[in-house]
Amino acid sequence: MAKNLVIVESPAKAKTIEKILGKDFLVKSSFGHIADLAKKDFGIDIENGFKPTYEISADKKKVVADLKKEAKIAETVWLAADEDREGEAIAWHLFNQLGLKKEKTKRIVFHEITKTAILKAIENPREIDINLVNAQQARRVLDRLVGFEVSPVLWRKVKPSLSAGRVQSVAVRLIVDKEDEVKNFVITSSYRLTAKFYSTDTKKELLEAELPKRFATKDDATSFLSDCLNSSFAVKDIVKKPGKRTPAAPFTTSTLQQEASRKMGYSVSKTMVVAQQLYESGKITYMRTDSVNLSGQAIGQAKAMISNTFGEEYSKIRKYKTKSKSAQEAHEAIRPTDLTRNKISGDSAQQRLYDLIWKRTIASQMADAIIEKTNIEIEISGNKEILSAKGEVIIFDGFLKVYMESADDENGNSEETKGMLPVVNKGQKLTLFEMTATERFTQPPARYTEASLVKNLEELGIGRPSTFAPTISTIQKRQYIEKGEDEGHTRKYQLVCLKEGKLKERIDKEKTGSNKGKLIPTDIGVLVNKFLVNNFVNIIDFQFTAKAEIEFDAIAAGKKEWNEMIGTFYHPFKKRVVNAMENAEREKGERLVGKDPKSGKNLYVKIGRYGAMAQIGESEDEEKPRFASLKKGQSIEDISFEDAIRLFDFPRSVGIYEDLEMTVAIGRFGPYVKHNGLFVSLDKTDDPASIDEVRCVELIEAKRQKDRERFIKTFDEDTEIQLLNGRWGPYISYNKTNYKIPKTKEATELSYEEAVKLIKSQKGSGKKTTAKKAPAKKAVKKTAPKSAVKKKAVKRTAKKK
DNA sequence: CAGTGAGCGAGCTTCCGCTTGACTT
Repeated sequence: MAKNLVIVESPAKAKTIEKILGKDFLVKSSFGHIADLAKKDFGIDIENGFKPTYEISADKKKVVADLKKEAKIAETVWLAADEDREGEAIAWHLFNQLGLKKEKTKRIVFHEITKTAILKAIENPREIDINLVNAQQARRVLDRLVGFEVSPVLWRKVKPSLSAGRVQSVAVRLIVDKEDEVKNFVITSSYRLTAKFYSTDTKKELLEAELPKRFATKDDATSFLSDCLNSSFAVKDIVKKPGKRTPAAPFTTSTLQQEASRKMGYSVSKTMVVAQQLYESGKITYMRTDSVNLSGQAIGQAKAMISNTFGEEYSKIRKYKTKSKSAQEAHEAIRPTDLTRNKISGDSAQQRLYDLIWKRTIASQMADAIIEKTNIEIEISGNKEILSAKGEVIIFDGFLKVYMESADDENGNSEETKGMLPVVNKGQKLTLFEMTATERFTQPPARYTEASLVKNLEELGIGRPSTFAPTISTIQKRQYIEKGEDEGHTRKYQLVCLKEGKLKERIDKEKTGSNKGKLIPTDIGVLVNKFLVNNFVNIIDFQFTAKAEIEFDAIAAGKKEWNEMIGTFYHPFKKRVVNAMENAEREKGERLVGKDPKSGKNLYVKIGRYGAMAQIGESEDEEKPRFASLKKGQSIEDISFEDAIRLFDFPRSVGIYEDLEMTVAIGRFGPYVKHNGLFVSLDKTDDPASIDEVRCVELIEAKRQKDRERFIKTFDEDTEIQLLNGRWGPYISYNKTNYKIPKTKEATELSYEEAVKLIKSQKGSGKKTTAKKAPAKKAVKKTAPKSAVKKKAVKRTAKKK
């Protein structure tokens, strides 16, 4: 029996550490936090110094019970949660919830999983740092208060089920602000002048130069070109300047997400899923980190590896410091666990991400690249303007041998790769090949991608490595933002070219305005943001978190009481909440777009209970207004009258199939065709306004086929038990609850007895179907047709069973 | 889930961070 119980946060970490510590130590994991604020009444006693009520999280009951059992029989319990605010709180909760004794409990910390680091930690135990725990309690309580006080205001004033929070609301604000900048940006154009010269008499090599200044109009550019018709050109000067490039720091969560997005196009969640796989198979260190630090062991291994492979002159030991003020640095940077492995087994995503991490880590310990920048100035006879040709030569490649960081392409211009220039001499005459003035447009600011949003949040100190990916999915799930799908359009631009003593004009085309994959606010996002800015500026302020962090630090240092800090924040904040609840205007975003030609009534667009909608007539009128949902991609801000009025064309009858009518309409989940009680979603490419009978039949048949495939078999003994094919493979459905089938079993060969056994063994543990219950139906509508009432009532009782 | 959207207003929604499985469009 092990004398020592060590508790860490991550199970993968537990496995590694157990190997290091040997048989006297049992190493277990808490799987992160085990306790959290109770859900009811905020879990905070506001009247009594904000005293929190904690409860063991539902999914951690088992973990805690198990740990409790092991702790009882151990001589010493070592609490080895991470060394940061959250880790200290985890240790504290473990101490409390496991009922540990002070005499037999020790708190230890290490920042890297190496034998020396862990043994050193064991030799230097300490007690739980209650000040640090209090800083965490302040953080937790603040977030609960903000989230649970402000969200209900939104339910009342904008739309039910919405949410606000210290992190998510700022993320949305960044995206809304950016969209405003894009919308307000005025695109102008100017003319950029480039010239190509023959550098030798053999006319083999071309020297490319550019005029530093731009021309405002085509006339200006043309007049410059015609001035050059009879000019001669000569090299005025050649200036060489030495330069260098330095490798980027090893990966943190946020920089890994950015690079994987830029180099491989991964979403932040994809990057995290793949990184987790690499971590669990022991190939990389922990992937949720804000540290750029490498262990001494890793640095030593990198040095040996680089010297052996590339030569000693390529190695340079570097220690990086974090630039982020909010960093807590409980772990190492993300790096391969074994730097000598430059290739791994695994699927292609794993291999590519590993390769990226390996290269970045190795490069971070390599020498600078030495470059030489050259600028050739070219004079024009009879003209005071000077052309300039810029080039770059790598004298020593250094870290560039393995890795080059990508840059965010802020303005959509691809970075020009400056290469080597042909050899020319000072005073040499040059022959003009061609000179071109090209119309260039100014670019609006780039919209955020997932990764560049993460970068921005991190710079503001908002959010943590473990929450960047979840935050992005939260604001998408709340439908505050969505990913753009617009491919853009082509735009014409003009060129004036001087060649062989003649001026010629032509027009070319380029693509612009794509927002594909970029983060765009929705109508609701814009509205909620407007409401929050109007009523809770202090919470939405970009500095709110940074200021709170300063106070958390003071609490951690024992210079401030956490409940005092919360009190100072809460009382004025609560006044704003009450004020907003009582006085704030309901935010509907209503806009009058025109008049319905048929009834002569007003046509509005606004946000309703279920999202963006159009409405004909007034709510106050005796006769009920007509309603229609907006389609995906349409916005109350800029939908045209024509598009809005067309929404009332639905439901539309498309024809008869099997003696029954088919109708096309737009519902909660987009356009669909309905036939004999069967609903089939239209394809993205189908236009609900023009879709025909043939296509609808095709869709219905495809849906029927899919439903048939879903069905594997039933048993004669009990037809209620069904074997079905789902998204995650075959499963058992019985009485509206689902049960899984072990992966080792072939579903088609499952017997009735086995199925019953599976159902019994999973009973109780099986959660009710997670499919979110339909939004609570309101009391039956009085005006609704009777048949509909009946249908709903029947459905409901059936569900209750 | 699917032609909702006001209303008398029950009873529901909601936060951030730390971790993995469980999830059944």
